[in-house]
Order: sequence, then structure tokens, then C-alpha cells
Amino acid sequence: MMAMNAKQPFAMHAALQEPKFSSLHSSAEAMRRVCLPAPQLQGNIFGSFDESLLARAEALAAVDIVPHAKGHHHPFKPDASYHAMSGVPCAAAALPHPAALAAHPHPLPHPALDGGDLLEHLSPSLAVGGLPEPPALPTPLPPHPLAAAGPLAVGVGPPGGPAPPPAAPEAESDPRELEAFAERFKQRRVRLGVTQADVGAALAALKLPGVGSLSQSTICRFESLTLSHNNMTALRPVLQAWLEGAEAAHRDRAAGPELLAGAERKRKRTSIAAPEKRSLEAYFALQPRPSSEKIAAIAEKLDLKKNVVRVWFCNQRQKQKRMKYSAVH
DNA sequence: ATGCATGAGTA
DNA sequence: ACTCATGCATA
Repeated sequence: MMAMNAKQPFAMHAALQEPKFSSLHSSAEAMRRVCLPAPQLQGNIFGSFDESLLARAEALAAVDIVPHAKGHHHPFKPDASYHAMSGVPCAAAALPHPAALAAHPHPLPHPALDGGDLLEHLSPSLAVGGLPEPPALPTPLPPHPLAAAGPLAVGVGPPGGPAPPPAAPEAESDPRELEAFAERFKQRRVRLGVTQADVGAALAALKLPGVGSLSQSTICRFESLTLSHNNMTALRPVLQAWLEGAEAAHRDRAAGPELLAGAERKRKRTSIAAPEKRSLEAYFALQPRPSSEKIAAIAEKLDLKKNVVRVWFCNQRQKQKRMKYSAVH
């Protein structure tokens, strides 16, 4: 009885993430990447913190490195993270994750700009002299000859009177279009009185090939455009299909109540304290992709687990690629 | 709505 | 070890 939980996200839409997309988005993604070569530029994306954080980073580094500076002995909380089962995901569940969507080659080992000053001191044994990072590659990004076909064959056209608003069979990867759809989607979803969580669960009922259920988080992020352009593009047809079906069912008064999920609280979320977080942001502004050694150094200085720091950097990088803040406009 | 995390697929 | 899509837990 405790072998399995109630929630079984059988979402094996690996088919949905076929490499056919990769060619499509690779061009857009590539452009984006090329536009964000220097950490300094990236810092601007966040707009309001580069200066203060840089200052903070220097100050912090100075403090950490030269602890005998002033009489600053504050009761730092040694451990900013509370974890119940770190590293222990789900012993029983193998989690059939769908994640796939073939990535694309994106060479771009960032220039030799490096927060050396800070980290050189943190790890004097390996930061000085030879930077582990290669200088720079001539990012070979020729125009992609591959043509992008329709992302999904979502055959959910209204039987009889097909009149989809966006009716754009041709690849409309226009951020504008997605933005518009996302807003319309939310508007109509609310009008139907359906929650984000409901939508996510209802997707499974659509029984579209390779499409399982999604979480409230993902639906929310779709509506708020806080997903990668690629992800948005892949999800649009699916959500559009649900929307049309839901509205039809609403008219016919023949909706099928097949929701409700069990609840099981367990995992505890790590929480990085504000001071530590500010330091991480400062480091990130200088070097978004620190080496493993540097991550370890930072982790030690901030008294955080290395893995927590590593994941934090990964997540920051992902944020940069979100539609909302993407430079592609 | 968002922070921290997992896991498949890649390089 | 990274990227990317996605999710649980939480503010």
C-alpha cells in the first residue's frame, strides 16, 4: 500500500520531444546565445542589480578572504538549508520523466572573462594562471538548412466548423504570437472556471499521443511566459487542444469529472538565505559558469552544499533563457 | 508565482 | 557536468 503513491504522472511524451524540433529552435536559440557572450551583458538582463551586486561581491570576497579586516563577527547561520532527504528522491518511484527534447549543439564557452579576482583568492591553488575554460570558439552557426515542419499533429480541429483563431499552420514561432496565445489562454481558462492545476491534470484525459499530465507550475509558467521559447512552442498545440475541447464540453454540458489527486507531503525545500543568495548573484554576474572547483570554493565560503550551489547556477542560467527576458524581440 | 531539484539526453 | 523540460514545496 505504500509502494506507490496516488500520483502517477505517466507522462512519457518522449515522442513529443522528437529531434525534429531541435532544428527548428536551434536557430532561434543559437541567436540568443550569440547575443549573450559576456557575463556583463547578461547581468544587464537583470537590470537593477549589477552594480550593487558587484560591489557586494567584492566586499564579500574581501571579507571572506581577509577575515581579519574589521571587527565583523556576525552570528552567521552556518547552514542555510534545511533538507530532509537530500539526494533521496523517490526510492520506489523510478519517475518516468518525459524530459527529452533533443538539445542542440551550442558551442560557446564564453570568453576569458572570469571573476578571477574573487575566486582566485578563494581557490589560489588552481585559479591563478591557467583558466580551465577554453578561450573562445568561433561558434560555427551556419544557417540551418533544415526546414521545420509542424511541431505536432494535433488533430483536434473542431468537427465541422474549424475556425481556430490563430489558424496558422505554418510555423509561427513568433514570440508575439505565443505571447498573445498565452494571454488568451489564461483569459478563457479563467472564464471556464478551471484552475491551472485542473488544466494540467485534464491534459492526460485528452489522450493525445505522447501527452500526459502537467503540473500547475508548468501551466502557470506557460501563461506567464516563463518558459523557454522552445518549451512554449511545444506546449501551445496541446494547451490549445485542451482549450477547444473544454469550451466545447462546456457548451454541451458533458464534461467528464476525472480529476482529484491524492496528497502526500514529504520533501522539504532547501532555502538559501538572503545574504548567501546575494553573494551567489554577485558571483554569477562575474562568472555564470564557474568550474566545479570554483563551485566547491563558493559553496564552502557560503557554507552551502556544493550541489546546492551547482544547481543554483544551473537554474540561474535557465532563467536567462526564459522568454520574458530573452533578447529576442 | 517561484525557488530548489530531478532526470533524460548530450557532448 | 551541462542543458532542458518539468515538478514538488512554499511564499
